[in-house]
Amino acid sequence: MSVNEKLLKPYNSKETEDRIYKLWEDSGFFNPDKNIDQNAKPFTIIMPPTNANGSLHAGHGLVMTIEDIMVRYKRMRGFKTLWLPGLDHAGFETQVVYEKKLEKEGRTRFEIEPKKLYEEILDFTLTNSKNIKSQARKMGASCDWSREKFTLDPDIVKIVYQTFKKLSDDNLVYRGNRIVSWCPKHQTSFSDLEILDEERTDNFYYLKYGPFVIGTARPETKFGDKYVVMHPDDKRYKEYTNDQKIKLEWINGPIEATVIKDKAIDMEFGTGVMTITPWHDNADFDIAERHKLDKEQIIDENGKLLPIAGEFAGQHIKKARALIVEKLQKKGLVEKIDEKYKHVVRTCYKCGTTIEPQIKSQWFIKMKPLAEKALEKIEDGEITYIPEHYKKITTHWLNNIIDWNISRQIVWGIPIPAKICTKCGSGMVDLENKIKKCTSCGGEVMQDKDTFDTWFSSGQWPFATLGYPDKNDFKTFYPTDVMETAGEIIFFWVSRMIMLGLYVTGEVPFKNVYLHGLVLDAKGLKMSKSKGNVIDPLSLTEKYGTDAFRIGLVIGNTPGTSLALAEERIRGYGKFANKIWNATRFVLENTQDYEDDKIEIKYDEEDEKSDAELKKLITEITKEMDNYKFYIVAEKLYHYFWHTFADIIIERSKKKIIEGKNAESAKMLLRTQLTTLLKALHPFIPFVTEEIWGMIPTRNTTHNVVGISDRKNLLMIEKWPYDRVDK
RNA sequence: GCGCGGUUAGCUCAGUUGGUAGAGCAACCCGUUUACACCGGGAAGGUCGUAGGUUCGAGUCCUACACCGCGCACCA
Repeated sequence: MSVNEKLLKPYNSKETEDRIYKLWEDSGFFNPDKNIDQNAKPFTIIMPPTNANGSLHAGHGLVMTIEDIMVRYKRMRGFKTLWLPGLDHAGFETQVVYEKKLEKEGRTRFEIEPKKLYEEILDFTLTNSKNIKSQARKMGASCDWSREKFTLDPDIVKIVYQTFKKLSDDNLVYRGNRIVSWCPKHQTSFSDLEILDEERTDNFYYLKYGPFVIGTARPETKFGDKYVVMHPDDKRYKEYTNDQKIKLEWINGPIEATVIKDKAIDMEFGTGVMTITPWHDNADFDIAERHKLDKEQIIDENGKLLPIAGEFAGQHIKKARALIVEKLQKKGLVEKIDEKYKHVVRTCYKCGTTIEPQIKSQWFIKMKPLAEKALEKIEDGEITYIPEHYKKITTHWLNNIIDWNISRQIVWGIPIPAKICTKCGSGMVDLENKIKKCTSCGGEVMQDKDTFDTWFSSGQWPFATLGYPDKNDFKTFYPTDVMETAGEIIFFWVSRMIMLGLYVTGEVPFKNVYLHGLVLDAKGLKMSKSKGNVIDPLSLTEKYGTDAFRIGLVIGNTPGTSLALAEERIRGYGKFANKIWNATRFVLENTQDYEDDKIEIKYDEEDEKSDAELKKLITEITKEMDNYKFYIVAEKLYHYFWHTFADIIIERSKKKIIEGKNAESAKMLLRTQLTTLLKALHPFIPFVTEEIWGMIPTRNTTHNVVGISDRKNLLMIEKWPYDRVDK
C-alpha cells in the first residue's frame, strides 16, 4: 500500500479549493441546526453585509479571513456556531457607483424615471451579489448560506419600518425644518458623518456695512443679510442696542438692518461684527432661531443664486463671487481683503463638492436618549472593544452626538413610510398607507419620496437578520458574540447598531467588537482605482492559493492596525502550504504500518518531551485564540510546524525509523503531531489541512457532531486538540 | 483647538504583568546528505523618535517635545 498519489506532486491549490469547499457546503455543517449538538452554547457572528455594488476587495478578504478563523475555531470547540452572511443595498454608495456607470454611457439619473432607475440599480445589485457570493466561497468562508439576508428583503424592511414607527411613537423621530448638509452635485442631504472637513486658504473680505465693518469668506451669500450681530459685552459697539434699526447702503441698494446682540460672537475674530445668513450656515441658523429672526434662501439646490441676488440671479455661486466682489469694490464697500485666510470647508465625502447648507424638511432621530443608554452599557463593560482604544473613541463620539438626519433624496433605498402634508409640511409615519388627511391641519398629504439613510437599516442588522422578535434564531443567537468589521465605520455602523439594538431589543447587539484596520498597498498607501494600486485578492489566491492569502493576511496583523499588503508576503506563505504537504508525504510514507487505535506505545524520553511541548503550545494558543490574538497564534503554529516539527522531529525520526530504534515511538509522535497541527492550523489554512486530513488513515477521531457515526469525518468538525469536554 | 494611534533590523511588523531585543520578506555565504530547491545549513544586520524621570534594572511605567497618520470641532 502506498500513500495517496496526489502527495507525490507539489500541493496544487487550484485543483483542491473548489472541491473542498463543495465538500464542506454539501455536508451541511455550516448550518448550526444540522447535526451539531443542539444543547451546546451558541457562538454567533453576523457578517457585515457586503455592499452589493462591486466585487470583493482586499478589505473583504480580511473580513472573510478573520471571521472564518473565529468561526472555524469555535465550531471545533463544539459551539453551536452561526456565521450569518448578508448583502447591503448600500443606498447612496451604490447609487453613486451606478451614476458613474450612467455617466460613462452618457446618461444621467435626473433624466430617468425614478421607478425605472430603481429597477436598473436593482438588476445591477443582483448581478454583483452573485459575484460576491462566489468570491466569498473562494475565500473559504464557512458561513451559513441558508440564512443569508439582504437589506431589501421584505422581512428586513418590515422590521426597519417597525423600528421607525416605534421611534416615532416614542417621540424620538421628528420631521424638522432644519439646516441640513446638502450636496449640490448629488442632490441629497447627508448626516454629519458623510461630510469631510477640508482645510483651505481663501480670501477673507472686510466689507463696510453701514457704520460697521463685517468679515466674511462668502460674499455671495450676503444679499439677504439684514441682521448685524455682535457680542453684548463688546465695548466697541456699546452705543448700539439690541433690535436697533440702521439704514445703510448694501450690494443691491439701500436696506434696513437690525442690530442683534448674541454671545455666540467671538470678539477676537475679525472686527467682532458679522451679518448672518441663516439659510446657509449652521451657526447663523442657531442665532436666528434664538432671536426668532427671518430666514431667507439665497442659493438654490443646484448652487445657483435666487432672484434675491438681483442682477446675479441664476449665476452659479462659484462664478458669481468674483463679480459680486467687483461690484462691492466699485461701490466702495470693500474695506480690505485678507488673502491668506485659512479655514475649514465642508465637502461631500464622495465627490468633494463643497457642501451647501440648506434649510430642508427632513426626518431626524433624537440621538441623545439613545446614546445615553449605549454609553451606560459600554461603561458597564457589556461590550468589549478590541483594540481597547476604540472604546474611548466611541464614548467621545456618543457624548457629543447630534441628531441624525435619516432622509436621503435618492431612489435607491428603503422608501420612508410616511406622509407629508402639502399645506403645513408635517410628516406622519404611516406603515399601512392609511393616512389620507394631515393629522394636524387637515390638509392634503402626499407620500414621502425620500429613502432612508442606508445606515438606518444596516444599524438594525443584528436583530433584523435573526428575525426579531419571534423567531427562534433571535432567541438563540441574540445578543451575538462578535462584531468584526473595519475600524473606519465605528460611528457609521458599530455605534449605531449598539444604540438601535439596545433601543429595540433592550440588549446590546454584540458582546465584543473586533475592529481591523485598512488593507493598504505594499507601500502603505490607501488603495484606490485612481492611483491604480488596487490589489485584487482573487489574483493572489489564484497565484498562491487561498490558504497563503489568508495566513499571510493574519500573521503579524494586530487588530486596529492597517496592513501593508505586499505580494511577497503572500508568496512566502504559499510555501508553507507546500511544506505541510511534503511533511505529510514523509509522515505517511513512514507510518504506513501505524495504527493509532490499536497499538499501545510508549514514547521514549525525547519524544515524550516533544509531546509535552506541543501540548503546551496548544494550551497557549487556545488561550490566545480566546483573546483574539490570531496574529500570534498563526505565527506560533507556522514556526512550530516548520522549525520544530519538520526540522527537528522529522529529522530525528529518520534515524530512528531506519535504525529501528524506538521506531514505534517516532511513528506515533509523527502521526500525533501531524494530526494535532492540522487541527490547530485548520482555522487559518482550511483548504490544505482539510485535503490532507482526507488522506490520513486515522480512525480514532473525535468530532463535534451528534448523531453521526464515529467514523472519520471532515476536519472542519473535528474537536479542537486537547479540548476539555466540560459542557 | 481637542482627542486617538504610531515612531523597534533594508522593508512590513510582533514584543502579553518592566529582567541585557524577535518573526516574515529582502540581501550575503555554503550546500542537490531523498518529505520538501516552494529546500537545508551558516553568518550579518537595531545606542527600540528625542530629552528627562521612577527603578537594582525600561522598547515595556511617568513627563515633555518632535515627526507621521487619523478622528472630532458651526469661529463668520
